[in-house]
Amino acid sequence: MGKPGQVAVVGAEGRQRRQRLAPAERMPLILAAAIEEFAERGYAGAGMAAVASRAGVAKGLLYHYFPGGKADLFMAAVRGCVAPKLDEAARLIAGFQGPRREMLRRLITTGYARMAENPREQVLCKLIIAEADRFPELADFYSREVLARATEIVRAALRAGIETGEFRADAVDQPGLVHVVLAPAIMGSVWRMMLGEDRAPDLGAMREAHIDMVLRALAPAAQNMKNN
Amino acid sequence: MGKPGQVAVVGAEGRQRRQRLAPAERMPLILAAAIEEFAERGYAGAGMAAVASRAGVAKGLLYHYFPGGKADLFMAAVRGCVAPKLDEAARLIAGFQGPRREMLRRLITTGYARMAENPREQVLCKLIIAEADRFPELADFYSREVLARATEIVRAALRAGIETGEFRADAVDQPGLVHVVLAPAIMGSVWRMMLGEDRAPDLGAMREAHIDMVLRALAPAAQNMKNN
DNA sequence: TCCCTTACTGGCCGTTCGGTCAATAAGGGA
DNA sequence: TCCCTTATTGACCGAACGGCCAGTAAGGGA
Repeated sequence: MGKPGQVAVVGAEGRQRRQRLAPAERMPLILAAAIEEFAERGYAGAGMAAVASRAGVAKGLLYHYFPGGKADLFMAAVRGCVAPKLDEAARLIAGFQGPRREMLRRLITTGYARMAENPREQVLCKLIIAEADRFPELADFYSREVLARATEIVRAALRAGIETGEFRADAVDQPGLVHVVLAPAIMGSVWRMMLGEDRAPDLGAMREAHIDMVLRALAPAAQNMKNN
Repeated sequence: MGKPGQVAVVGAEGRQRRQRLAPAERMPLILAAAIEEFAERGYAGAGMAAVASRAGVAKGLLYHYFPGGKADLFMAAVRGCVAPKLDEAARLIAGFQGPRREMLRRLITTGYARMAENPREQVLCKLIIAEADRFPELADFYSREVLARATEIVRAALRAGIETGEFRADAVDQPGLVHVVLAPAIMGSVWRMMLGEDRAPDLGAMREAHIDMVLRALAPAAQNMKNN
């Protein structure tokens, strides 16, 4: 068969010979390239050849690192993107000193901040939404590692406020509350990804209204509002 | 060139000769087929041949009706799916008699109801999210015809309640409020599309918590809550 | 210094898919 | 009845893409 491989040295001078790296060094390069490519073109639109090219690597190598092919690579890229942000939020809750109202405010504020600051990675969140139903494994991952964790963090914040008496006690009886509290922040991020910074709803305004609404709704009922 | 076309009559008997329909009749058939295909496979995954097959039509005909090709067809399919629901909501607001609290409750309730009842069409909403940034025209459409309209409906509901004194007057000064009120319902739908009915957050519970939270947050401040 | 493991290469294959086009027939108007 | 407009067909094209694999070199251990 036609002798493959090895043109390698291009251009003016032996610019670089074949680069051999330890997997621990090569892997992040490939992952970063994959994040870029997937973020820009979506799952189906992304090309393995393009990922390889961004990583400065031959296409075949991708199948060396990700035997599962494209799907495998996609999952890995998504995984590494979401976890750190949830870790930060969990740390914030765990170590907080001070009024619980302030804690909740800070939690929501950093949530909005994280989504405003790194568009590239946030696009991956949008990608999860887009592709979840075609990747059972990805839906599992999201359900278990993202939504459940985020929910639990919010729930912990609410419970903490209830214990100090800052939030109304019967909030625990509303199983849907945590998701309702969570949703605007995520949706704000999604709108931003869809429409761009200019046409999307203003994240700052949403954040303020969001905090205000949540705190009002959680305030202990000094006078009973006719609840029905 | 090899004489194309015309095998047509298949199987046992002249099952059907070439069907010629008025565009006004053919168009909805194609649109319905496209909605199905796009909903099931996503934009990139959908095939023009598959759409044609679902519509009982040859692939070439699609390009007769949608000269812009796949993108054109996609936009048209999405268009016809979203408008009716917003119309219903607008009608609800316009014609409502009774307390504004009840009106808002009904608005939110029908919102959740619509999203629970027709999974197929709702998937298209998820598709808008997924594809908006690769279709400027689609993002325009969403921004103008969906988000803006929905926002306006919620805003009208809030204003109505403020006028009667049922809602606190200073809610109008919170530009982000409408989006925050809107977001949980949309997000609930998205979660449902992503994760399936079983793993997604319970829509009924979200609806109740959502209504309760919004009404609490909109209640006129009998006693001032320290707002900061 | 040698040698063996393995990171790495890139051409090739089969397939899929969007889009085109020349040919064809349906059916309404003259 | 004829004819002309146009709805309809399906074979065909070329490009893109995912995946494979036979072959190549880097570099650490013996």
